[in-house]
Amino acid sequence: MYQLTNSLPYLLNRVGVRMGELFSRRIAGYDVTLPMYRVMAALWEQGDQRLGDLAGMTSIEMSTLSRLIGTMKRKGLVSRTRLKDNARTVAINLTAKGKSLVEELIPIAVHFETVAVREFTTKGVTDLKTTLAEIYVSLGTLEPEIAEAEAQRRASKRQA
Amino acid sequence: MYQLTNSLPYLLNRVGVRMGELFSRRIAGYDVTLPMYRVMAALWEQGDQRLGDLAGMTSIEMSTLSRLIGTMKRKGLVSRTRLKDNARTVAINLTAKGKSLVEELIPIAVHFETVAVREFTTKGVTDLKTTLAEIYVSLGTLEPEIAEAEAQRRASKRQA
DNA sequence: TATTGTTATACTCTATAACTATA
DNA sequence: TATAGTTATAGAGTATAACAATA
Repeated sequence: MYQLTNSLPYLLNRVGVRMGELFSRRIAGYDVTLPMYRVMAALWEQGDQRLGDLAGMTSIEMSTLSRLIGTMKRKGLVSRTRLKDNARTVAINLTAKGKSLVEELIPIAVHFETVAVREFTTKGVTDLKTTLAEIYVSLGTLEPEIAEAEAQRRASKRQA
Repeated sequence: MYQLTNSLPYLLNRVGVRMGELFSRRIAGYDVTLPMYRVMAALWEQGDQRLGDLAGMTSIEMSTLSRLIGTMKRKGLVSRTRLKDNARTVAINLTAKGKSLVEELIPIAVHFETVAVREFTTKGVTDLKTTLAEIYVSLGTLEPEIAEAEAQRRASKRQA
């Protein structure tokens, strides 16, 4: 008997949404959205990318990404340059500011992953669905530190 | 050394996005979006839900869901009734039309899951990240049938 | 007063297509 | 002609807050 809540797409989506939600809230104080983080982390791993490649790597649709890169350029996080030898493509890179920002954020991402994975690393992955359900639960332990980060953000906002 | 492309959130998101994209295209001919499918499948599993519960079950934010339910009610897929004994809550149910539609779609969802899982069921899940990468690849085998479904949809659209 | 749900606003995302520039 | 990217548009998503009705 089919059950949505025991199907793989459902469990994947649920963990993905929850994780994205929590991580977004955690980094909001840095004035960065999750898609922006993905772009910066992708460029940190592999710089000098064309728009199409970056879209594939980040799972962000190309026209969305084109505008996002525009926003990020205005924020001074990335550069976008037309190539001389092939002027219909474009090279996207992290700026120094973007690089130092993403290097602040990566430890947070690593911490998230550690917490998410903690519950099952010791006992091994025996069943994908069970594991996803466990990850979902263990993400809850991140709530307190996220709440604190949000409180700090609000405090600094009031000051501004 | 941190690599975005080897991080759990990245792999989860990539598989989730890809799967959602493919499934959306597959069911587009039924005039149903993925969030609508999620709502119907959730109600099929557990009927007579309140809005808040349904939001939790589907990972859809409540105000979004409130409007989505409005759309689905107009399409005749669900009913929404204020309770007499607690008139600030609402009970959402599948209509006969919604039920028969979701029962057409569930086999498609099951097929998706079968294909996604095929690669690793025989050898067992030993590593979550590897498994997610494998699922991503095996989803590609769904492309031909989806393309065919899309072609059919376009053909029937031209007729209309 | 707290809870449940609806509505409004601003902003972002997707899908799609039109368009520009280049190969 | 095909490709890479940008821009425009429509529809739908999120976050947030204001709001109404009810407990």
